[in-house]
Amino acid sequence: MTKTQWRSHCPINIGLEILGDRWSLLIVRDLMMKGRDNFRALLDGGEHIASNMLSDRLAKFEEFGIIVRHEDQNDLRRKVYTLTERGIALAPLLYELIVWTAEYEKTAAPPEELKKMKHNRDSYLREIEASAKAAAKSQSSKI
Amino acid sequence: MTKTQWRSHCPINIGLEILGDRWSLLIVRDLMMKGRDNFRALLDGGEHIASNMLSDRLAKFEEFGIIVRHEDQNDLRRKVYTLTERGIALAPLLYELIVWTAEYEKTAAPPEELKKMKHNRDSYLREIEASAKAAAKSQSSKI
DNA sequence: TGATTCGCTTGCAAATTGCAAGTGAAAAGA
DNA sequence: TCTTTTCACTTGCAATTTGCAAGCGAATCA
Repeated sequence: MTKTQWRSHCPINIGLEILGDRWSLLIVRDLMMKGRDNFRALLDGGEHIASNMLSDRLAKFEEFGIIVRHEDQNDLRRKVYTLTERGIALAPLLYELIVWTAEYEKTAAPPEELKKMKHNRDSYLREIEASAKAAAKSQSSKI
Repeated sequence: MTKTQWRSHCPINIGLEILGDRWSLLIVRDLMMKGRDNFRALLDGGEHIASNMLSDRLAKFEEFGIIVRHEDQNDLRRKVYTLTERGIALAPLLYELIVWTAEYEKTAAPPEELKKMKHNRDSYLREIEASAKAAAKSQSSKI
């Protein structure tokens, strides 16, 4: 996978070449909003992603600078994944996907939550971005 | 394809089951922002989508109420596709995808345009939504 | 020291995609 | 009127991608 050979240079096309599949944004969701930060946790994330798919997407995300893989000094088997600034910047996209889907399909999102989200977009995004940033920082400070 | 058997009921997952592939949002882009409203125009849209893929996605979009297929009374061969309200409601999602991608990759989007988009999100979206609504209305009034 | 858990990888079948060609019906051109 | 072109697709098939199950070495736990 070479980062430089796009089908076309339209930003929507490039965005889709990076994220346009069934799994990528679900992984970002788990990293950003569910506190899942390692391979096992992401595997058990509820939508039954296969381990080779997860492995492949995490590698791509690293290539594209969307996540960073940290070594855990307490457990050398374990790797911890955190979102970079670029990964965190996907929050508005996820937000719009949630709102659009919940508007037109029955989903598991609690109506109360949705109402809050819709009426406080900015503060909702700020909160999510702050917590994601905190998670990233806590890892990188561990050397 | 049955609309009711989702892998999970998370809104992000459902959204991805509807839109999560390489082509769907490109078709929406062409319908919404490029004035392409028929099969041929969408085929020649620049990213070389195969006709069977286009056909398949248009059918799914109709199922999900994202587009409507109109008969052209002046040319009975021709069908005209327009976005429904649900389709038009994808504008914010496309907006965030454009902004995110252009922020982190070199794209063909003119920097001036991007600056405007970023600083006038609301008016940019209103404009796009208004023109998409006008296109839909002009078709449905033709009976 | 033996079992378990970690993050993967491998092999293979099944599903999806991409490509090229073809279809019938309608319209346009001679 | 007859031929050619254009329309929105469909079909058949090869290539790629995905999903599933099992397996791997290294690290940790009991």
